[in-house]
Amino acid sequence: MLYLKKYFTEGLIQFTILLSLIGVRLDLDTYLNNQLPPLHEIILGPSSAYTQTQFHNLRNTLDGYGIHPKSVDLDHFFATRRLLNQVRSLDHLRVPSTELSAWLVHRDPETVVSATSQSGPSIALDNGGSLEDVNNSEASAMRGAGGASETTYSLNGEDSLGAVAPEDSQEQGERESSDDLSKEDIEIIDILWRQDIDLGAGREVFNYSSRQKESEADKPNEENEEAGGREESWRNGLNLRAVQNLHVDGETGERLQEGTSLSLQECLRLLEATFPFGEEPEFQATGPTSQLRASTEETPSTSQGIALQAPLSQSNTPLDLEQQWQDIMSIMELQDMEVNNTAANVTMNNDPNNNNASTTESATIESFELPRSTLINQDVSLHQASLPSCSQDFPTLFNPELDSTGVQRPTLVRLSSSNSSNINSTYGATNLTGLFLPPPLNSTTNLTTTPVLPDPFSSLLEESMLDEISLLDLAMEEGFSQDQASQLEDELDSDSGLSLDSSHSPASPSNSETSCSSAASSSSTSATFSEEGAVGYSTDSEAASAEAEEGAVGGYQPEYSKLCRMSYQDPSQFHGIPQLENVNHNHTYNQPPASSYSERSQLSASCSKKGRDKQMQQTKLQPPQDCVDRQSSRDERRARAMDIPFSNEKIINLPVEEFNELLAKHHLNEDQLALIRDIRRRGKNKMAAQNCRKRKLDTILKLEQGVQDLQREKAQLLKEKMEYGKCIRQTKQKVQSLSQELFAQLRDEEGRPYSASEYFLQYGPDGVLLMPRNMSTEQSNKPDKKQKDKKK
DNA sequence: ACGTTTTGTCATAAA
DNA sequence: TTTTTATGACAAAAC
Repeated sequence: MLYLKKYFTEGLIQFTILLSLIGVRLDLDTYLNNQLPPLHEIILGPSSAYTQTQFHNLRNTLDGYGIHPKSVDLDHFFATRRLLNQVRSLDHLRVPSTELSAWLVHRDPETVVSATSQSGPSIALDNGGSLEDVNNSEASAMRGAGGASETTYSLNGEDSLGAVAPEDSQEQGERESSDDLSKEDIEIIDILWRQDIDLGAGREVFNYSSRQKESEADKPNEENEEAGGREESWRNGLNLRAVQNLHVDGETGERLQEGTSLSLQECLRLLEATFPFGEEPEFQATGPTSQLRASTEETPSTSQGIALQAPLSQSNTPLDLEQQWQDIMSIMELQDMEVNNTAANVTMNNDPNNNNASTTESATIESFELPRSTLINQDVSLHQASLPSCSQDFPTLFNPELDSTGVQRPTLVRLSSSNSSNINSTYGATNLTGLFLPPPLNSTTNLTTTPVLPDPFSSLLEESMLDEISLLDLAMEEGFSQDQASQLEDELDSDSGLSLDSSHSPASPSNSETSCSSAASSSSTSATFSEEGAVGYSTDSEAASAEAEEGAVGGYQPEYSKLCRMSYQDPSQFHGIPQLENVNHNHTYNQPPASSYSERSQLSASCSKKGRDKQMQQTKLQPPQDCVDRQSSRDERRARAMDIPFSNEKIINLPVEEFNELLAKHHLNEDQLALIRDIRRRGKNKMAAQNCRKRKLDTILKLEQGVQDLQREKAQLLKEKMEYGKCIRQTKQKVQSLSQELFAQLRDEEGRPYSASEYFLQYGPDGVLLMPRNMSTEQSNKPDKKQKDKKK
């Protein structure tokens, strides 16, 4: 228990931090923004290697330490900012959805357990990423069974909150019970906690049976949300309560709103009671005390979820698709979990009265059956497999302008958005709902399996996103029109190919080959270099001849050793040139001059194998430098052979003015000058090639990232589309119900009901019109019948 | 020994 | 015009 308490405390602290950050949302936002570049570098690796080869630009701008305008860093930076903003703007544009997920994500380590038990098989059919998730969730399930929900991902603190909250908050709960709970409730809480504590790991089972019994016993007595609240689990509270309330008591849908918002407030109140930090008025729970009691007395009765989900777990294949989709979505939501989500939570939390009011307003109009089931469905499923489909077979009873009614829609939107956003956590509620709901409704209730494990996010996401077929199917399932589907298909097909650039360059290798052969055929080194000119391919024979020649060059030794030191062992010589210091910091490129001693010793060891006989000739003259010389580049050897009096680094890296000065200082012959120019050209080109390759690689990486982002965005948009579709269907359903109700209540002058075969209701900007059916084609020229205000 | 990746080089275009 | 940079293509080197 101490273990659990520790986790709970940590979770509470993190939770508190999260809550406090809600108040300063912008700060967190900027924090995230500031965090971004390093994160980006962590992901893609440092790209500073690009800057170091921009010698000329760096030098010309006299600012060797800033980011060069051409640098890929800048591209990265802006691209990342842009992508992030895109993602964020998606969130902003969204219907206030997925708000609850943040909270629920934090508190469902044992929901993962339940999810595992029911969804493992179906997930295992998915791609590898999902498989990984299954494993992970199973692991966490085993851990969760032990009571210590030590999850490996970063949110584990908050996660354990849900698992352990009731135990640890006992004292707090008692403290706060003084103002909100009756003694009876406190006793119940104590009993439950003691049972939980005593039973330890197995308490879920106990919880399930006992509380199920208890709640059933309570139902006839209380018959309100308290009964529902009793049996719901700590983390499943939001939806569960709403669903049960709606089911158990026969009241209107406002229960749902109440339950949903209050259950959030339960968390907040519990937090306040635990950590009595400054009273934040917007977190004050204003609901009935029973809600609070429900939150405090309900321990994580995960086995409820398991047991209840068991009958539902024979998921058929369409459900697998849904599960897959929801896995993806939940993962994405976790990934994109952002501040505005939580802020939206607060917003929702802030105005439960508004919600209640609006819901009540809409609910008072009618008191018939349909809205309840509608609300249940809203709460149950993310998408509409369970909804009695009303969109397609909607009668011509209504005008398409649903918005003109203007009465139901806002409420419905809010309802559906707030509920359907619980993708991550609906499974508990869903399955419990499945227990209570009649089979036709819950049989297709989605069994959300959300092993919320951020670690394999990218891979899973990628693979899942790449598993476009499921998306397509889902899209079709969700009522995509044919052209939309085909468009989607086109999009998917167009994902292939990263053709970076068109090919050009007629590539004539004959030139170099001929020169190569000529170099090989030539016997004298000086003749070789002069004949080669700028092309100068050096073959082994050439190198050998050059080295053989080196021994013969008189007065060469001192300068050669000096050159060697300058070239290889004294890079500090170039400290005056800032970009050359950068060269030494580069780990991948530009290392030939400053390779480490170990490498060089390896190389010398290897080189001793190769041309031993040639070495034997020269080791008598230069024992130590020979291998060093052998592993030097061809240009260096050539320079040495041509008796170039300065280093290749200077030749290559000096700016053109200094380079010309250097050339002017020494009196060099034509061959030497040509060689020096070639060395400079080749050296620069070498670095340019390295730079180019790195840039190319980075472009590919960036494109990959862009593809991932776009896939994420696409999935998000699809999800939004589904939510909107759901909302529209629900709205239609509700309007239909209202219309039926209204129509049934209409009476003509003699008090007789209107015949549905003769009249129909038409919605216009002025209200609802009762139109005779034979006039339907005349487009309601005359509202010859009475015009009824809908709110009558 | 052979296949793959990395690196150096050249040709060429563009800045 | 000259120099530098970028990049495709090729081959050698390295792995």
